[in-house]
Amino acid sequence: MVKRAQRIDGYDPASFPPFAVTTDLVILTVRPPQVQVLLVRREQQPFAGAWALPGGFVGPDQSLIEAAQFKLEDKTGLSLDSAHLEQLASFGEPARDPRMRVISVAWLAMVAHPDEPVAGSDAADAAWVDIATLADDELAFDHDAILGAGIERARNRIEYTTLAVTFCGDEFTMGELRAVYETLWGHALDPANFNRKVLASGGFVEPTGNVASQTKGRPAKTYRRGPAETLVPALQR
Amino acid sequence: MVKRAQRIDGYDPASFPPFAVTTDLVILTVRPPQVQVLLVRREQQPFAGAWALPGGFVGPDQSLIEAAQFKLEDKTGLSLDSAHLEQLASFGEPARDPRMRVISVAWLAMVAHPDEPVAGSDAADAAWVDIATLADDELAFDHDAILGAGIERARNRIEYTTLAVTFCGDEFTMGELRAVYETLWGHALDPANFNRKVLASGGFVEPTGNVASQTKGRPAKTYRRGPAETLVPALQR
DNA sequence: GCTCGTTCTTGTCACTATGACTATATAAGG
DNA sequence: CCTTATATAGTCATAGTGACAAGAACGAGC
Repeated sequence: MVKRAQRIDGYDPASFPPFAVTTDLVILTVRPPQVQVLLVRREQQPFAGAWALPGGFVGPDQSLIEAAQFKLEDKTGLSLDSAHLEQLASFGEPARDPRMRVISVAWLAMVAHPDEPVAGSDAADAAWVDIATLADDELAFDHDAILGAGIERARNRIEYTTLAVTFCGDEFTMGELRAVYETLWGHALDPANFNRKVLASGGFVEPTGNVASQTKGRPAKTYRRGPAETLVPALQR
Repeated sequence: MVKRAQRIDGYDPASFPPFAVTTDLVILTVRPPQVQVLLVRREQQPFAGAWALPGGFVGPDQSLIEAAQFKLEDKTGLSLDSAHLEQLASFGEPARDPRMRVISVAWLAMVAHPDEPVAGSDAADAAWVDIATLADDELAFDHDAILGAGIERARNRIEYTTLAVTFCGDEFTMGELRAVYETLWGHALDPANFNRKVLASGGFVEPTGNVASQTKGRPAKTYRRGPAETLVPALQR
């Protein structure tokens, strides 16, 4: 007992078990009718050739969010101004990495779909992948579970928050915003009711006064994101 | 870049920064009109004599939840059958522990209020503390932030889930369940409307057929927890 | 130029959930 | 017996909801 208490206070650097700490990012975007995640191809063993979430070691003087933010900018070129980044959960099963004990702090990023496939420097090995096409065991390590947690978090978040707008561009139509919900939730929503609820929730969106140019149908008014962060009342799936 | 890619794959144990990984537990209980958290007195520097969240190092072959579960049983004597335990977030500011780099995976536990102050072996230094009496900077390290996150999570959880019953005993009255909500949310709820909504949400509670013996007023029917885990529709704060 | 199909947008309507409130039941205590 | 406290049932106006209808404004094709 006394021995354990000393270990908890841990003045002796050799007395605590050695861990590696990494961040793994679930970077999601919505390109209707697909939800896409940014993945990288592993070049080395284990899981060489398999898809994996982008990630890396946390630096000795780096906070957790700095490590995640760095990786996000590295892969997407996006800063926190235009993307949403939140901590998801930590994964640390002893056998999750066969080489050593690794704790991964996973993060969820929501970004608007870029025109170029992948921005950034070491982009050759990275790609946006439809989550629907991913097989159950196609990802390296326990990244299946991390991705699943990220998708579920995103689906829940857009119920109670205005974060769905981060999947849209600066200016968007109601149809585009609705498509984000329909794509993430996997089913259609009534356009009229969706319109009413979004506009009734103050500060969700603001009208720009413009109309969108599109291919079919009546031109839609465009909106930009409003100041509100929470949705009262919440939208229902 | 190439150098960093090698570090990410990390075959060399000396190539990644040394981290210590701990778990800290926010163990909450509700004893109306107080929300209480289980805290321990620190005996050693830094923060000697200050309150801290119970926690400890994650063992080399221990999963994160095993470490949290061990600590919960150690401090409360409760297993996962009668308590709720969920991962909260990870905290890893480089300066959060002045001695070394420590990543703490924080967990939230919800337990029914025990009769004895603190169960378990090394209970002499532990106590249930009213969160209202805690000053802003009274806790060691960044445990203020962790506790705040735990309380906020608990307040949110009972909106959408049936977890409020884990703060009650096996058999409880509507008034006791309502007191949990009122204590955590900090304001009164209409008894009649609360009754209606809880009973309308299928599987939240089940009638026992008994009535409670109490001091004042009409005797209340007692209930036990039902099979449902989510609340549709959600209760509103 | 006209019709058709598509999408956006406004409006209607029945139904449900809600908060506020009233009323009654059943206990304890003076 | 009367007051106080709590539990429980019921009422009612209002707000939010889903389902649906209808009109507006475009492009495509004949």
